[in-house]
Amino acid sequence: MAVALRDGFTYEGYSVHVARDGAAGLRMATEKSHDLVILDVMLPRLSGLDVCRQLRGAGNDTPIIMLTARGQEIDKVLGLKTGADDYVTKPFSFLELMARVEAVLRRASKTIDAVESAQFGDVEVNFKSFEATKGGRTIELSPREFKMLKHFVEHRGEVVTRDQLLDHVWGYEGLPLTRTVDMHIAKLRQKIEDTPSDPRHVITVHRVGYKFTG
Amino acid sequence: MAVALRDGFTYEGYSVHVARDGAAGLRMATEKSHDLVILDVMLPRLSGLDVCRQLRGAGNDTPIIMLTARGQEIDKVLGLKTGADDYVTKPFSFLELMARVEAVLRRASKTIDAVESAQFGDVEVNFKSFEATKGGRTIELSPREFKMLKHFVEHRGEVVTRDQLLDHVWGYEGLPLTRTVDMHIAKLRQKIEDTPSDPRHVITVHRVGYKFTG
DNA sequence: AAAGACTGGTAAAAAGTTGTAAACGGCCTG
DNA sequence: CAGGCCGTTTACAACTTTTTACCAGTCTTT
Repeated sequence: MAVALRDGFTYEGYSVHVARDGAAGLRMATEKSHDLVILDVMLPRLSGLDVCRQLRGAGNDTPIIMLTARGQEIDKVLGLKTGADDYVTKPFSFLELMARVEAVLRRASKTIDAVESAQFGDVEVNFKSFEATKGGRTIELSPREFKMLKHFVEHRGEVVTRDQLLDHVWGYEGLPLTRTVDMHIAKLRQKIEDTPSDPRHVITVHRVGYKFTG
Repeated sequence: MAVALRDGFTYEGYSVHVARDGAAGLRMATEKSHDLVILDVMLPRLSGLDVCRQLRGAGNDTPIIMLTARGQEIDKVLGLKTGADDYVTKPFSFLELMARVEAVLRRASKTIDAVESAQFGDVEVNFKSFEATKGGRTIELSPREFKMLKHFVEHRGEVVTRDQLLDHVWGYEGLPLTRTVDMHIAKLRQKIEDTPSDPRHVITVHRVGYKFTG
């Protein structure tokens, strides 16, 4: 069971640590910081409820998802009362657990929404409503273009490498195998520059990357 | 630094109190009620993180913006965990800080009012009595549709992702694993749009989500 | 000045999203 | 227990965005 979950989440790109029993899990969760903890209510040595309670008691507010057997209503209530963020009843599909995990992470990382809007030249962008205008006229930007532009705005004046863009805008890690970034730069220029062939905002820095100047 | 900020915000019409060190700031924030607190992580006598932690620990939920030095990722994470609402990395322009302040204030003030009713186009909705009319004629909305519409109304103009809808409209009550959200959008459009196939209120933003415009 | 490396632009292929119809199951009501 | 309603899931065609491919032009370095 734990092994299957580990493999599943690893495949999904998560980094996973599995503990053999409740005590080991508690130690693990205490010693290192994790984004999320999944606890089975029935665990050898120390029940999931106890682990949860102790973590919370120690001021640890890592999101916790509890796994309970079907119908154990008591567990469910107890689990939530004990401080778990969500629970999943067995049997469950991996997808279901996955969905919960992502939901909990989402809620937990109610992070800051960064820049809300920006303007430069005669262009105005609102990253919340996904609207953009140039000289008062609406321009249509694709999601990727919005994200790229946002990254640029958040790094005005700095040179941004293609690697960085791939990291932050695409979420890829590793090398740019293709010319995708360049492509999107070109498209972005078509839309926000007065003279795309002689850009004033998105400047090419040969052999390095691109620089945004507002 | 603090002086420049005070002058800036005063000029912008805010009333500002500056504290000499962390301890004084904490006292000030505890004794009088403020709309917003700006904390430098590095403060004499009591770090910004501590001030933040103590304020939150005392049940004070005044919005807090943290100032951190560039690259102090740790601070950023800690700050958020400690309960700050946003953070700004130094060096920053006054305008940037200003923008954050307004964003945080906006967010903070928004959480208070729960919408009771709304109207847009020829549609009127009362979220308290769960009644809705379009062009004077009653239209039947399911509970889920009411909830979804309410969320939209509370976020007019913003793009709302499916994830956000799942969080706020579905919550704990079981997470759909498939295209349920889209389905409900379609149904909602059937009921509130003049031309469901060419919607004016619930706009899809490809690859991002939906946007409600009143 | 020439070779090699890098970039811009275009078109077409590939991948991913969305709208809609249809079907299923749960639940309540009559 | 049949009929309806609601929410969910599935399927598929239509559509949008993203990626790839390729050539020509530009910049660096030798």
